[in-house]
Amino acid sequence: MVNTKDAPRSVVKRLPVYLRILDNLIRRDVDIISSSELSEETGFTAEQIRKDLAYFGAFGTRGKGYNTSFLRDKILSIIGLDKLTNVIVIGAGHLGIALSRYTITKNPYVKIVGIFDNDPKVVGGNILGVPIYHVDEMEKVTKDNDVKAAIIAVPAEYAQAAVDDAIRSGVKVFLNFAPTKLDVPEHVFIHNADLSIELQSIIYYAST
Amino acid sequence: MVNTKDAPRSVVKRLPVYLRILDNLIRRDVDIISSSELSEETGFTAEQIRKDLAYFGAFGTRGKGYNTSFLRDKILSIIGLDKLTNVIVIGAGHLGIALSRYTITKNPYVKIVGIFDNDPKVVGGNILGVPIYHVDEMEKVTKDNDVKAAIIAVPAEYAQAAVDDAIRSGVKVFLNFAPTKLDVPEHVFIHNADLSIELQSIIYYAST
DNA sequence: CATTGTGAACGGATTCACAGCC
DNA sequence: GGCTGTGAATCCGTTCACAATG
Repeated sequence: MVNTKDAPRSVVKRLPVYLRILDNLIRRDVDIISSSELSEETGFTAEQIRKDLAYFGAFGTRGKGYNTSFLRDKILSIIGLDKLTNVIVIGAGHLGIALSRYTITKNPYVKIVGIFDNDPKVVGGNILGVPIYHVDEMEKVTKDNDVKAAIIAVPAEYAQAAVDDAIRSGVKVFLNFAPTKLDVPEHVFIHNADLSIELQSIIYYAST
Repeated sequence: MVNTKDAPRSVVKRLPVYLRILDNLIRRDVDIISSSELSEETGFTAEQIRKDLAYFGAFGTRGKGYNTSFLRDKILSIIGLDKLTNVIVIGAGHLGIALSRYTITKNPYVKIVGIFDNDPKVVGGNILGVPIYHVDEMEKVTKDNDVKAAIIAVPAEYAQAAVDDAIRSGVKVFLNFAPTKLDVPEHVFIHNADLSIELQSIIYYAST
């Protein structure tokens, strides 16, 4: 059974880690991997890995381990990355552009179909071939490409408006880099990736 | 009592959120705030906020609430941001530069004292006045400035070497943007902020 | 017989409910 | 009276230990 949707957030956050390891193994022509070897590679315990996978089904072979390609495909399908996933980036400042470049060049499985800004100086340009549109065009681009996910990289004061626009255009999930709390309806999912907060929170562990 | 060091990670991650809200309130000349008002602003429950603060002491006044400036100062001191915190960025590619600019302009309480790379084309330059050094100079710069925290923004294949160098230079905590697992000694703290993984993990919530 | 899959035990974090105090 | 501070209860995720099985 795939896509149970009630898996704990903590489990879902580990799935892409497994995915990356499996991609590396497949590239190195490794066919079979055990949970204890995966534990080595990921730093998670072997039991945890087996439990994580068990939320979605029984993908291994007792006595042997997991077939790397088979498990990779299962995880892709669980996450929803088996079909092409179109994403937009809102904000074409330094951070938005760097995040776009990074995602375009480094992230398999997702495709950025547009970057949005309201500054006429950048609208009309492109980043590695991906057009920068005016925010007014968001609804059209988003609907034409069936976009369900957005990266928010605008200043805090514009972030709520950006999210509201995107939700109106059908976007369901957000990766938010703006340093502010965003109010969204129940059915919308937001993951905050606030760089200042993450940096400050590690400072706590720097003394002694 | 300040700086108990055994507070749960989950609590520590919320402290900078409180800090930001308090800074905003102080800027708007709000002197007193209750846990339920803080709950409004943060999205965390009032009980949780009170419990979080209680790990470190009793900072409020029963019947009234918390004095914003007093609480801000306490939290700064708990995190260790009361004294100036010097940070380095390793990697001067697009992402490293964007993260540097962002931190320099948007992050109060921390100061970037150097950006490191091994590409002679960028070494010698600067970002908003912060010099880009060759990685060979890391130990000197880090020790001269008592740097305890680093942001890793190099490609995956260089990340382990970068971290090893930094640890040798006395760095204790890392914010890692490289898409790879890093092995570090027990006493070193790493927080992974892998953009591909965070993006992929939210896609899970995009269907239906 | 090695390794998966899983119920049970455990532990840590959140929520509840109220006592304590300004 | 109202809000903080906190023990108790609960919830949830991780670890343990072992039964199931290719």
